[in-house]
Amino acid sequence: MVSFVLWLEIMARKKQYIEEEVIDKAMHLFWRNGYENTSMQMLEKEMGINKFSIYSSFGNKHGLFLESLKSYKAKRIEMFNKLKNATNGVEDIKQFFYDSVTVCNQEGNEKGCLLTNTYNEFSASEDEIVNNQITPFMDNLKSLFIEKLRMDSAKNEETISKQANFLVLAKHGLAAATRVNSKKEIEDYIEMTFKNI
Amino acid sequence: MVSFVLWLEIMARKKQYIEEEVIDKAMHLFWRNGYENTSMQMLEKEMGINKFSIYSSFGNKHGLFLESLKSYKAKRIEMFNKLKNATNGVEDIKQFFYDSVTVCNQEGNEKGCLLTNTYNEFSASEDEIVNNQITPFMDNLKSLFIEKLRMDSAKNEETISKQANFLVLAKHGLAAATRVNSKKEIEDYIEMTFKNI
DNA sequence: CCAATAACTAAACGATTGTTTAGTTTAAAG
DNA sequence: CTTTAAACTAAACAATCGTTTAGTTATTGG
Repeated sequence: MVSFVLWLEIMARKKQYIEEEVIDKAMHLFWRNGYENTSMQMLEKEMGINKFSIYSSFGNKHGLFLESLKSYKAKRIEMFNKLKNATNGVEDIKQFFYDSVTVCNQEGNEKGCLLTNTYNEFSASEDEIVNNQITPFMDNLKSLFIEKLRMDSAKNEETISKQANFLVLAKHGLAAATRVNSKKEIEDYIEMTFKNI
Repeated sequence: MVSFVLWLEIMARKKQYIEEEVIDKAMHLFWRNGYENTSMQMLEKEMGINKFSIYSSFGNKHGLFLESLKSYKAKRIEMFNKLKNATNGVEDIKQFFYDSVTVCNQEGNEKGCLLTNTYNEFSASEDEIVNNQITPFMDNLKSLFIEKLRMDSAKNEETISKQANFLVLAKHGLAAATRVNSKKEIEDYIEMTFKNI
C-alpha cells in the first residue's frame, strides 16, 4: 500500500508509527525465518503495532512481504550501482561478490540474502512474487556481469555467455553459503570462482 | 519407527500397506514441497493410508520426514559408491556432478535435491535433523572430493583443501540450480566449475 | 463542546495445522 | 466359535494460521 492520503476537510487521528520503520522490522523477520515460517503474531510483536494496523497499511501478509522485498532491494541498490559504474571488468564482479559477503557480516543484518532465500522458498510454487520481483533482479545481475566481462576484449561472446551463466549460479551459491559456511570457506570459494575467468 | 515386532502367542490383523512403499510416496511429497509446506492431510492422500496408520508406523510428521530422508539417501548411495570406487581423480568428481543432474531428469523424480532443500529450509532453525542426518552426508562428500583430488600428485594439501571447499559449495549451488535453471545453463556451470581445477 | 473520521485495541472469525481417541474390522490362537 | 489384539475408519482434539470486526481513542473542523 504505502499510499499518499488525500486530506479532505476533516483530519482524524494520525498514524502512531512510521511505515518505513515497521517494514524494515518485518523485512528482518522474513529474512531470518522465510515467508511461511513468519506468522502474523510474530510480525505483530516485532513491528510493535497491532494486526489491524498491519492490514490497513499493507492489505495482507503477502502485501507486507512484497513491501519487505522492495525495502531489501532498495538497500542493496547501492551495491549494484557500484558494480554498474565500475570500470575494471572481472575484478569489479569479484569485488561485488566480496561486498555481498561483507553486508551479511554487518551488525544487525541476517545471514544469507533475502532475495535468494525467497527464490529458493518460492521456486516450487507459482507465486508471482518470484516472477515479478526477483527474476528481473536476477536478469539485471546477469546483464551487469556480461557488461563487465565484455571489458576484456580478448573474450568472445560465447565465452562471455558461459561465464555469465556460471557467475550467476556462483553468486546464488555464495548467498546460500553465507548462511552456514565459515569466512575461510567463503573466501576460498570466491577466489576459486574467479581463478580462471 | 520401522520396528521389528516380537510375535507373541496372538497374531492379530496384518498391515495393509508396505512401509517402504508409503515412505517412498511421502519422500516424493516432501521433496516436491519441503517439510513445512507438506501437511498431514496431503501425506494421508498421497500415501493412501489413514493418519492413524502414519502415526502408528512413524510416530509423528517429524519421524516420517526422517524416514523419508533415509530413503532418499539410500537411493543416492549407489552414486556415492561409484565416486568412491572411481580412480580418475578430478574427472570422477565431474562425472559425479553430471550424474547428480541426470538423476533429477529421470522419470518420476522431482527437481533439485531433497538433502540440499532440507539443508536450506532447516539451516535457520536448530533442528537436529540437519545436524544428524545431513551434515555427515556433506562431510562425507567433502572427504570423497579430497580423496579424489589427492590422486593428482601435483596438488599440495593447501590447494586440495581450497578446491574441496569450493567443490562442496559448487555442488550445493548445482543442486539449487537443477530446480530452476535450463540444461544449457547447468552444463555451462559444470564445465566452468572444473575448468581450472 | 460537538460532530466526523481515521487509528487504535482486543476479541473473535473460520480454516487448517499436527495429533489423539473412540469404535469397528480383521486375523490368528485356543 | 470365542477370545485377543493389532490395524483400520472417522471423528474430534487443542493450537495456530491469516483475516475480520465491533468498539474505543484521538485528532481536527465547525
